Amino acid sequence: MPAHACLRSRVNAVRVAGQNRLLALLAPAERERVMGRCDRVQLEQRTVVYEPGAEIDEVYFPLSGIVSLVIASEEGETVEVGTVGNEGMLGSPLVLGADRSPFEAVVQAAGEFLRLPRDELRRELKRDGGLRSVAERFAQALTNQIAQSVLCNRAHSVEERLCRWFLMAHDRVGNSEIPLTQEFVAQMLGVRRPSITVAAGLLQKAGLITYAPGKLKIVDRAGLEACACECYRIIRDETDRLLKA
Amino acid sequence: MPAHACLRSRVNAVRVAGQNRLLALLAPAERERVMGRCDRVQLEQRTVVYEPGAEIDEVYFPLSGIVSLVIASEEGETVEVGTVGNEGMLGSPLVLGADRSPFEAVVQAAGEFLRLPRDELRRELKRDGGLRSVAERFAQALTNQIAQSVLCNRAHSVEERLCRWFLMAHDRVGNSEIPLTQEFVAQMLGVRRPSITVAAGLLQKAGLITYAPGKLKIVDRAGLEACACECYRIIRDETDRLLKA
DNA sequence: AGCAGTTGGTACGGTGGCGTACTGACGCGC
DNA sequence: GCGCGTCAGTACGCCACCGTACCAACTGCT
Repeated sequence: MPAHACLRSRVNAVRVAGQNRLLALLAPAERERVMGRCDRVQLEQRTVVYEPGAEIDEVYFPLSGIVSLVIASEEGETVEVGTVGNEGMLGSPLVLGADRSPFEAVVQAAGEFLRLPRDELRRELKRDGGLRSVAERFAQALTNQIAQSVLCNRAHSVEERLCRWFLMAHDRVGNSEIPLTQEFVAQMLGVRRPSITVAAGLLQKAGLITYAPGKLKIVDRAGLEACACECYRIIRDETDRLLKA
Repeated sequence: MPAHACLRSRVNAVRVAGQNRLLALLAPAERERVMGRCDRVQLEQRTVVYEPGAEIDEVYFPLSGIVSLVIASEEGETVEVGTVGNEGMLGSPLVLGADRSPFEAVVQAAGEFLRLPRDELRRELKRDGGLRSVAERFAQALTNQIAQSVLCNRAHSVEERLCRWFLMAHDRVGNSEIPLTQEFVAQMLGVRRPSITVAAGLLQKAGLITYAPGKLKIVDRAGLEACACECYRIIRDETDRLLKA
């Protein structure tokens, strides 16, 4: 990870409390303890958080940033298999006893993350407390999300999938302006860039978005939801269900 | 589950020891204990083990059967997201603290399974011993398999995917004769049945398989591997890596 | 001002797989 | 041994998306 992408600062536990949904589920004492062992880092767009197959040395709890989990074929084609924002964590393979993951994790939207070293995580998991429980449930939610993507890639059009992707990004950044090039989106959806141009052009004509170079703006969220495939709703609801308790 | 699909008998621990790879990884005492709490059941092809979204009351350790995890779109299209044979278990969501799964689990090849009730599983997981460890690692392996399927569905031809699927089935049944209709395979790959006819016809002409109605026979395994996409190898190696320790 | 790099818009032929439909082979039960 | 159900082979038009290419607009640098 390039040095400029990572500005460390000690965590101010009070200020960020509740910004990450997994941590928000912990009992106050446990949350304080875990967050006290985290660094707060800013990661810029396109930063590669994990290289595919490389050992995972730390896990991240997104506060405002978004990360895409991407898998690549031997011919160089890429597809996003999952998206992680402040509703989850990065590095769940560690929770399940694996030491690495075959995916690349790349920052899709710049933002802040809490970073916890592997050994601190292990110590915390051993206590078999709230963190382990929520992390395991999130791992299941992520699996479900990935499985839904299998279906989505097979059954739905580029336009439907684009709407879903925009909605998921919008949910996680909060802001309706999202810095994104079409090339980047194309790699996430695993399609050619011109396919994005065409699909996004239709959405723009329909008044759902505007797309200035490198700058997507969500104009009509409800309209986007109507155009998106069911996968958006299913993934959102399933994640909520698993993480509500 | 229809009654005829489930013939119970008390487990003979000695006889089946080691037939399931997860159980084989347990220390002898733990393995005996777990297997002593299992029923041994025979499940026939097309038996639905779990309905999508229904509560999971028991988990299964395949001995000789294979189960496909299938997801369906609202329009009725189906795709297999993962395959579980004697290298794994069914019901991993329970291990991760979920009480249900959005997939349908359907028997792809008839065979024997060890069935463990939910409460027995929970008791065993609480001990935080070998079973929990291997079950978590298998859950991660399954996630990786599903993610690879995302890519595979996007990037590879029906013929390549068919080869991969045949190989995965062959690995798990052991036998080179596999009872399978093209219609069933088509639903697993999420394609039309005639697409399977054509692809399988090519494989047959190439001398890799023979396909009498309802009866697939693997003739040239090495040839199939050469025609399959890389996903076969990646999934196999990744699963082996996670489950070797 | 001029140039290079990045980003997006557009076009056009090619094609893999879809949707549909019809036919043929086999097996089993009455 | 006739009929029905299951299963597989084949055909044909269609279309979403691919592969490729080229151009236009904007940005920032020198």
